[in-house]
Amino acid sequence: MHATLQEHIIKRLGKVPERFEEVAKAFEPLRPKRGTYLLQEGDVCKYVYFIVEGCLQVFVIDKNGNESTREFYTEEQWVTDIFGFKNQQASEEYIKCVEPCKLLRIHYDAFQHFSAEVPAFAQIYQQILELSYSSTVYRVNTLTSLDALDRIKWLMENKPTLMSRLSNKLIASYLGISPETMTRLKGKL
Amino acid sequence: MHATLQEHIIKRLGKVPERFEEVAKAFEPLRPKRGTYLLQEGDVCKYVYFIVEGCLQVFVIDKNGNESTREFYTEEQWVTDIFGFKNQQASEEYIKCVEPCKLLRIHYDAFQHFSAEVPAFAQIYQQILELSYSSTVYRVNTLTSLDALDRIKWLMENKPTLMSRLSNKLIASYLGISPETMTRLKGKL
DNA sequence: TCAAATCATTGACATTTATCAAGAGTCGTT
DNA sequence: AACGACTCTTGATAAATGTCAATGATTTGA
Repeated sequence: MHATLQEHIIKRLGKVPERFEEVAKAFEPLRPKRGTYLLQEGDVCKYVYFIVEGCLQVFVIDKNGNESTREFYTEEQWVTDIFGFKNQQASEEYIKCVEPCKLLRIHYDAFQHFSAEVPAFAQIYQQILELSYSSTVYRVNTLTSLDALDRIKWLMENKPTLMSRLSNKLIASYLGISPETMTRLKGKL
Repeated sequence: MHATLQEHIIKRLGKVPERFEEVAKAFEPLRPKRGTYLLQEGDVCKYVYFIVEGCLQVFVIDKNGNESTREFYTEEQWVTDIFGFKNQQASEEYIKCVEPCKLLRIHYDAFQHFSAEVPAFAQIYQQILELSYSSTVYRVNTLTSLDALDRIKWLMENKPTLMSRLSNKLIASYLGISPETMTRLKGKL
């Protein structure tokens, strides 16, 4: 699994990073099965996860008990609850495997250590931050400026693999609509 | 105006930063009046803005011509279209002064230069990134998991100054509801 | 300070979306 | 391969929110 990580890093950095072996050792492999929670509301998020294979759902639960998905993450993406992780505070989010996964995780302590000590690591972290922030900004804009049907179209055009990979119900929770509305609107396409 | 910037940086960094004078020179003061656009859809965003005084609205315009506000920024906050700025690509957002403002702006070239050359600058940038990302994540979760009334309550509890400082119409565009609904729901509190 | 423009509020009505329920279908696990 | 659990779809209905229009209030910039 570490080979995938190395390839990913080379892609990002354009070179084999300094001290890669050392950093790689801090990444612990993990093969959670479908349905496993990596984080629950109230937990302190102690890890950043790198997805070698599989799909993670990050969501909150509203007052009616419904899941609202903030984001789905798949192969070669980085996942954490950034606020809870950075401040080592109780999280408001859940992170759950919606497929059997192959993951690598790095602990908060190691993360802090390498951020400070290995410039290439800090550099990649910053790239990930910028990308994650950009895509979350984009997400806010689609949520507020598009109606339900246009959000579905948007997802089909921009993340077609998610659309086919995940259940109707999960997609609906990502788009902020009920599964029934999702079914009905898909009929209008 | 540079004094405000220095104070802000000292607060963030916990010390007077190295090479502050040099960096400060790259920040150009600006006093746009209410209604001024700092960025329009299709423009390439060439600056990061620091707000000394005033309030900026970042928004998109939907297919019906309505504004959807992604965020409001006020004193001592940093504003840009992160994606367009980082990639120097056409933006999809507008940035507009909703009050007369006192701003400092730094150009893309200087920003890149100091990011690479002045560690303290890079460090502050990363802090801003983390904070901005965290708050945008939070925003996604409130938008998808709360209904209109709870979003109003949330804003009143968490950003009361925005609530009193901005018009009903602007607040409504931030909460993703129509001004009429906003008026009606406020009556239910 | 005043005139023009914008904004807030309210009512009537339309539209969108949610909810609940039930049956058929699908999927995962053993 | 079969069981059980979950999911999808559809219909009927309810609830939430949007739209349009009119009036009065407020704000702003000259």
